[in-house]
Amino acid sequence: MKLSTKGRYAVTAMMDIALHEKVGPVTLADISQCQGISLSYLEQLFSKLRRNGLVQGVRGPGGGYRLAKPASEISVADIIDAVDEKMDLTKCGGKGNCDGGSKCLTHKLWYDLTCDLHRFLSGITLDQYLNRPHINELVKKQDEQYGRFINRRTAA
Amino acid sequence: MKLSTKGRYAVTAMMDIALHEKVGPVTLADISQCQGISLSYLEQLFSKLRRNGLVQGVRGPGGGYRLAKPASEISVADIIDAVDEKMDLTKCGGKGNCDGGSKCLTHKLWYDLTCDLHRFLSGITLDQYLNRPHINELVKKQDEQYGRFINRRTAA
DNA sequence: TTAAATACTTAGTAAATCAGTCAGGAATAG
DNA sequence: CTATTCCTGACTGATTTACTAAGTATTTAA
Ligand code: FES
Ligand code: FES
Repeated sequence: MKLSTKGRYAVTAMMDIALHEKVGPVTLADISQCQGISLSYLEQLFSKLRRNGLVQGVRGPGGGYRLAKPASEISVADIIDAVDEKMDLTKCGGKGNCDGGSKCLTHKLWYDLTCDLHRFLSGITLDQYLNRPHINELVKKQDEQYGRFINRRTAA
Repeated sequence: MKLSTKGRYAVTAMMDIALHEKVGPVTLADISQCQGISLSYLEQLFSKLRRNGLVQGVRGPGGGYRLAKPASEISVADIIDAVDEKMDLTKCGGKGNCDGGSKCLTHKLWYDLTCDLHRFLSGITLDQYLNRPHINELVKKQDEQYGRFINRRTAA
């Protein structure tokens, strides 16, 4: 578990997709422009997100990315784990066997805390943020500002 | 809010101090040896922890660091905030005024999530980890292994 | 009073990571 | 066919990490 601006970019982008799920696939170019993230950087991130089974790419005109699972089944922890390398646990290298087979003190202290945190972030799924009162108003505003989905019907 | 190995080091070191609170000040040399963190790196981290009022340094022989507040009043969020620079929120630079005075969509999505996370980590205080069943056994084991506090009485 | 132990400070550094560019290839709709 | 999109890989400057080195300041104990 690790949390950096990289994770922030990924979570933001995933939320953008989730918010437009009903309109159809969302292009990285749109996300790049609206959320202010470099296109090439997004491509790197989505390469990881796709390999981890969180999104599904659709090529060709009218394509883009869509969620590979319902928003209710994608947690923030999933996204961060997919994008950020897990930080290593020094001494034992994640094996947890410094102390003759069992976890040593250092390991256990951090391990316990990380588990708590991971459990917390696993409980936060994308859909929890989609239907908040103020959000949908902002989405509409932003879409208009950037002229997104102007000739797009509600997708199949 | 940001979470990296740097934060891990700080939290681990703080827990080491908290675990020996009754024995007296803990030296960075001891922490360095037992938790496997470079001494000079610890000095940098504790410089920040001290400036943020989380620990109190005691100079001279028999000195070390002790908590500046009760363990129940020091949260993991406090430690991480003290040590890790807060990550910036790109476009607006934390001001939250992209959108004509109010927070834009990008900002709001991340802001809401960060608040949830921060609230969670603020609720986790050091003392919650001190009295877990397995921990005290491990502390004793480690102290013996490194010969810590062999001629030290319970401090005033 | 001296010596040792500790906190504290600053400067420097190799390696890693971040965030991005660039250049192209592959699939698909019209 | 052509434009649009995903997709991949190589490369890069800037920053951060984690650490080393070298000192100074303060306190205790002999
Ligand atoms: S650091 Fe993992 S068991 Fe010791
Ligand atoms: S990024 Fe902060 S308000 Fe837009």
